[in-house]
Amino acid sequence: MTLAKRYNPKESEPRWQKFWDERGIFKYRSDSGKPVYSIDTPPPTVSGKIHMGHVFSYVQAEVIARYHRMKGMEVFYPFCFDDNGLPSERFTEQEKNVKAQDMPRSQFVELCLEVTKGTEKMFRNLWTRFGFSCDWDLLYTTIDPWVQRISQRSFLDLNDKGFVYRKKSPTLWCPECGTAVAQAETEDKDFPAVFHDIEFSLADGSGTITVATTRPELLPACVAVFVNPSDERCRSLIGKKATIPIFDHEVEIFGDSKVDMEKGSGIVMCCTFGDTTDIEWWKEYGLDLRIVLDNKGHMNELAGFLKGMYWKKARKVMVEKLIDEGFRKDSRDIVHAVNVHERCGTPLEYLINMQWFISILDKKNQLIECGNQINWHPPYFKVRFDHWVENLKWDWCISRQLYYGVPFPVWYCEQCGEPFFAKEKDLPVDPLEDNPGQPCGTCGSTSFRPESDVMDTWATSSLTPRINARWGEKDEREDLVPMSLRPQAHDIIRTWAFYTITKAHLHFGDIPWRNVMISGHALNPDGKKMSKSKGKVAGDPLIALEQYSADELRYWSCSSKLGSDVLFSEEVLGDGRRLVTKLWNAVKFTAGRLEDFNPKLEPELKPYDRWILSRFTIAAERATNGMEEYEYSVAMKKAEYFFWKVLCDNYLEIVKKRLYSDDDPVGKQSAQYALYRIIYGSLRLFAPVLVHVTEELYQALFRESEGHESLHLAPWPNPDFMDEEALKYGDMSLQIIEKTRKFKSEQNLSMAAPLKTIEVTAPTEDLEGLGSLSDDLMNVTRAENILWTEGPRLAISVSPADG
RNA sequence: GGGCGAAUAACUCAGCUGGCUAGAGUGCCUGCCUUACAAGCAGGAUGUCGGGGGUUCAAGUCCCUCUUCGCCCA
Repeated sequence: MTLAKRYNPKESEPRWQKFWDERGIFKYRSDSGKPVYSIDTPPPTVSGKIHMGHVFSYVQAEVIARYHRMKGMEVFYPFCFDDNGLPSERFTEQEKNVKAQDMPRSQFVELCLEVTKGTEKMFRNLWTRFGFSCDWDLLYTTIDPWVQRISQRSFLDLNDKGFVYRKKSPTLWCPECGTAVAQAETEDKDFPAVFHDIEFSLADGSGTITVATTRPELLPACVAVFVNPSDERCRSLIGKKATIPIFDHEVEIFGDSKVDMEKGSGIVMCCTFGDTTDIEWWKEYGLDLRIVLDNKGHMNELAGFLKGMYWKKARKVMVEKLIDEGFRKDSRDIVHAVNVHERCGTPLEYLINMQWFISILDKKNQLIECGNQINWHPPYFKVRFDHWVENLKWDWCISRQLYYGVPFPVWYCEQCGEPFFAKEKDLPVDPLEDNPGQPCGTCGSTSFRPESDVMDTWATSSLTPRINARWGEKDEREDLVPMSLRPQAHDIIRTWAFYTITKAHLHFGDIPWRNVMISGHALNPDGKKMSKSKGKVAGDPLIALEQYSADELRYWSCSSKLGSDVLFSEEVLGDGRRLVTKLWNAVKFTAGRLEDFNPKLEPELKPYDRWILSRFTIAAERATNGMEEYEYSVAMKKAEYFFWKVLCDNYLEIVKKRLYSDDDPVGKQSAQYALYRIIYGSLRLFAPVLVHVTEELYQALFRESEGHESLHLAPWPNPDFMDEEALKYGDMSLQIIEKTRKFKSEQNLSMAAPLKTIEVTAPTEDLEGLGSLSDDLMNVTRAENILWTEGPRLAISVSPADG
């Protein structure tokens, strides 16, 4: 068997991808009888572009999947798409240059489907080119009717359990997108702002107070004034009333410890609603409700002369008016953090609307306990989850005023207003298209108004373990849950991990997965996070695939510790290429030397062959430990060190002479045996990462004798060969080889240059062990003879050849 | 402001539960066309392990504190 001088990944990689696909190598077989290892791949949204950061994260999980497959588990590894919700809507609007509001919902949904299907095809093609071993027959998309059915089933189940409620309640609201959003969809962004000092008069005529605010346009929404009761300056104000300038309504002054005494005058106004504290006060003190903004961020009639203005303009007009009338005493420029919608960057408002909520605030302890039952890799990321849960301030608002999404299975009776929930057997329903088919259970009316909102996309995404398990469907696969693994990046702990844990707890009182592995981010060469929305993205996977092979990029993806970020840069990417080339060359050499070898025979083994087999056992153990801890980079490092330093740089050089010559058939056979075992073993250690080149080499060299259809179906190496003595003297003898190499290097000699004599001094008890290596040592050093003498410790001296 | 992580050779990083002169790859220097590999091989130089305290026979490794950077959250 001869291999090409050079490996050509461009030709080889697509060939094996096709082979795996056609043979169904990675198909999940529920009837195999093997223990199941199930992976809950978080389905990506199909909006916009994919970058090397995604590849980075997905490859890490992929490697873990392959490891478990080789360990003999039946791997359930789906790759799916989250194609409903806001991101897809925005993406479709961009791609088609349309606005959702300008057409009927059904027509827009059609467009969304068309756009997302095209993108999904592109994604699938990309993952294939990276050699992903997922089973595409397991694919679902979150807009699939049966997935919608599960989402609606979830809603009905939570309703039955009493965990959902519908309420006119303050909600985080994006005026740009015109929808409610959840806490997890927000982020803080610094904005320049102006702190205005505004004068309120006391209603009893005893004077004035100064209130500092960044939002003067909310003055008409002011329903109370607060001071800190421990603030000497303000304590006497508590219980009095203040008059709002311009609008002239009176509000009460309360004392509350939440007021920051250090900030401004220590007197703040409470509006409905300027921030979350306002909401807390509004609830706690039973304050009036004065909403002055509409759903698009415009002022309403309660705002008087500001009516109809967008809040930005209203603020400007209001400030001018306050200055004109002498109410604004002072102002300061500041920078402060504003809660914005992460999708569009628009500052969020707090508006009152009728929304569906899932109660979670009363279940914080249980949710943290669920987190405790899951193994987090690396463990320190669990803290992020804990803190997120501890700091939750809102129940989960699941209503979205959008078009493309999973509808609520709900109508409202026109007569009595009661909600009417769809029957389980009718799911999925679209209340805009379908009828309840029954009269109202409360009043008997047959006239219904459909719920036009759709569910938060996370309401669906949080069900992925149960979608995989086809919850409630005819072909339910309960053996998959809790799933073995959730792989994901650290930025979605507060969203995806959190919501999924929440749903599993609420529905089943269970955890969704036993293990979570958290990957880091790929960074641009300047050290900044790769992001499609912010800044530049260096890594376009398609361009990367032109420059590097999939195996090289996979190697890069596995080069850092789990959870830590890594630079996407030229210098790091070269490492994978070197290893692939090394692997190819070493196996090519081996292939040429194994032609007359019969793997079925087990010859008497020479000391160095026993040494390398023992060394391999240690390397395989270390690689296995790495994989078991989800530390693929450790596993790779151990395999690479063994292969390059121990095997190629030393062992191959030591046994070359034996392999080339037929003078010593037993010695040759012994080396062949060791080489065969070790090359086959090494290929398997590299297989999860360097998926293509290892398959190519396996098929060329081992397919016939080992019989596995693919290397990726071969067992993970678990060697037990161990010869402590061979290990000891083999390692010790490396010093002799090093010494001769150094001698030749210093003399500017070729490594092939002959030597006269090597004198080795060693303790008596080691002389025999070392001496048994004499023949091979003379081969590798090209020494004519080795003189063994007794001495206190190992010492080596080298004499040059004559002439 | 709180939390988490990082700070080790010119660069990118490894160093687990503390233990022999601190490692790898790249880059640099010197050689070598060695019957797998010059995309290679052999040899070499390079480090106050961020600063400061402390615990210990012994600290890159544990504790405290400070500084800088990244991420998450307020």
